[in-house]
Amino acid sequence: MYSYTEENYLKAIYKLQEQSGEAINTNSIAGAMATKAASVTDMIKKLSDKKLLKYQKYKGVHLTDAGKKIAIETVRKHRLWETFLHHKLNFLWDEVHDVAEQLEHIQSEALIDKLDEYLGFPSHDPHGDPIPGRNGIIKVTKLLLLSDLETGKHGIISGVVNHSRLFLQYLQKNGLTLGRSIKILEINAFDLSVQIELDKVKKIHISNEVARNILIKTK
Amino acid sequence: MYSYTEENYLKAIYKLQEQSGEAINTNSIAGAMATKAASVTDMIKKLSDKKLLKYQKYKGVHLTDAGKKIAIETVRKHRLWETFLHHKLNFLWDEVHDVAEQLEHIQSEALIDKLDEYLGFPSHDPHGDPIPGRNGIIKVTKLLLLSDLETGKHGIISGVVNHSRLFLQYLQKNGLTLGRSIKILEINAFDLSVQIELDKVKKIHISNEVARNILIKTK
DNA sequence: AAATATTTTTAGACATGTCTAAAAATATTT
DNA sequence: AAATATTTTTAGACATGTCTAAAAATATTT
Repeated sequence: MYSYTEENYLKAIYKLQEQSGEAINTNSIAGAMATKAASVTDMIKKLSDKKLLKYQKYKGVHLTDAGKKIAIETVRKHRLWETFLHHKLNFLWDEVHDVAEQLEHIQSEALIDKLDEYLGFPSHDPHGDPIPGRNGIIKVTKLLLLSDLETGKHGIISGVVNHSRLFLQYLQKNGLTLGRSIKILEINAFDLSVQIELDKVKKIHISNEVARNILIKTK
Repeated sequence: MYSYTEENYLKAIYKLQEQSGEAINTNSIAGAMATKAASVTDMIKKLSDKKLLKYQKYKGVHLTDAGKKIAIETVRKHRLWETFLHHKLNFLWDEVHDVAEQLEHIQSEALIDKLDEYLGFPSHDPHGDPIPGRNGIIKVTKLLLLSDLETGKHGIISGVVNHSRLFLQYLQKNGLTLGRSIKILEINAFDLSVQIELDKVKKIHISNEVARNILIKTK
C-alpha cells in the first residue's frame, strides 16, 4: 500500500501536528526525519498528490483524514509491537523502540488484530503511551507532570515525556517504573528538585529535569 | 546490512542450489523471484561485487560461504516467525508464509534469539521444515515420500513437499496434519492412489499426486 | 522600507532495483 | 558444421527516495 518512507513521514507529521496544532513546516519535518529540507519538499509533493496531506508552498503542511488514518495505524502497530517485545520477549522498556520501528511497517491486518488479541488488547505500551484501537480511536488519560504536583500530593507513575534510552535507563535503575506509586515529600525551592516517596517505603531525590519528564496519574 | 531484495535473491539461490547441487542459471532465478532475466543479471553483479556469490558470465552462479550464511539466517528467521504465527497467534499453517516473508527481513539479532527462546527453541516450522540453529546448522531428518512406502508400512506425517496454500488447505481439511500416524493399507496398481489408515482409526483414500507431496518419518 | 537572515523550493544529480528491446553468447537441431 | 532456437547480457530508460548547490520566497532586523 504505502512505502515505509511514506508511513514514516506521515507518522512524523502526525506527531508534530499533535504537539503544535498548527501547520507543520518543512524544516521541522526534516528534523524529525533526520533528512534534508529538499528531500522533505520532494516527499511532501508525493504525499500531497496522494491526498494524504494538504500542502501550500512555503506555508507548511497538515494531514488529511486519510493521512491521519495511516499515521494512527502506524502508531498502533508500533505500540502493539513494543508491548509484545516487552511483555512476551522480555525486552527492557528502553530496548523496544528501534525494533518496533521496523516491525510497524509489516503489512497484515490479520497479524495486528491477532497480535492485539494475543496481548489481551492492551490499552498502553511499555512507555505508558495509549495504543490506538482498530477503529483509530485513542483513549487519552489526563496525566500531570510530576514537576507540577504540590507537596503532599500522590499518584501513580503512568508515562514519560522524554523517550530517550538514557532517560528510560535512569528511571529503570532507580525503580521509577510504570505503575509505581509516588508521593511528593518536599520540593526544593532553589532548584525545584523533588524528594519523593516511592511505593510508600523508599525515599528518592530527583532533579527538576527528571520530574518534568515523568507523567503521573492522580485520582 | 543487506537489503530485502538482496536477502530474497540469496534465499532463492540457496534453495535452488540445495535442490540441484549445480550452478544456478539466470532464468531459474528469474523464475523463483518472479522477475526478468535482465534484472537477475543486474543483481547478480551486485551480489558478486559483495562476494556473496561466484559468477561467471553465461555459466551461472553459486553462493560463497558468506552468501550462504545470509541465506540460512534468512531461512531461520522465516521459519521461526512461521512458528510464532502458528503456535502463538493461531494462524493456520497455510496462512503463515506471506507474513513471514515480510517478518524475515527485520534486522535484530536480539529479536531472533529472544523469539527462538520464547518459542522453546523449536526444531521444525509448521510445515515440518527444519529451523536452522543460530550457528547455521540445519539438522536434517531423513524422510520418505508417502508414495514410496509399501503396503503395510507405517509412520508419522512429518513434512510436505508442495507448500502451496491449496495443498495445505486440502491436507488440513482431511486431517492429514503433522504428527498424525499413518499406515499404508492398499496401493491401487492402476493409478497409484493409496488407501491409508489415519491415527489407527480413520480410513482415507488419497491420489498419488497427494501421496508424492507428503513426507513420512518411519522408525 | 531597505537590508539581511532564514526558510523553502528548484534544478540537476545519484543509488537501488526494475524493465524492454536489441545484441551477444551458448545450446540444439538439421 | 551450418542454421536455428534459447539463454544471457547489454544499453538505455524509469520509479523511488535522497542529496548538494543555487534560486526564490518569506521573515526579521535595522
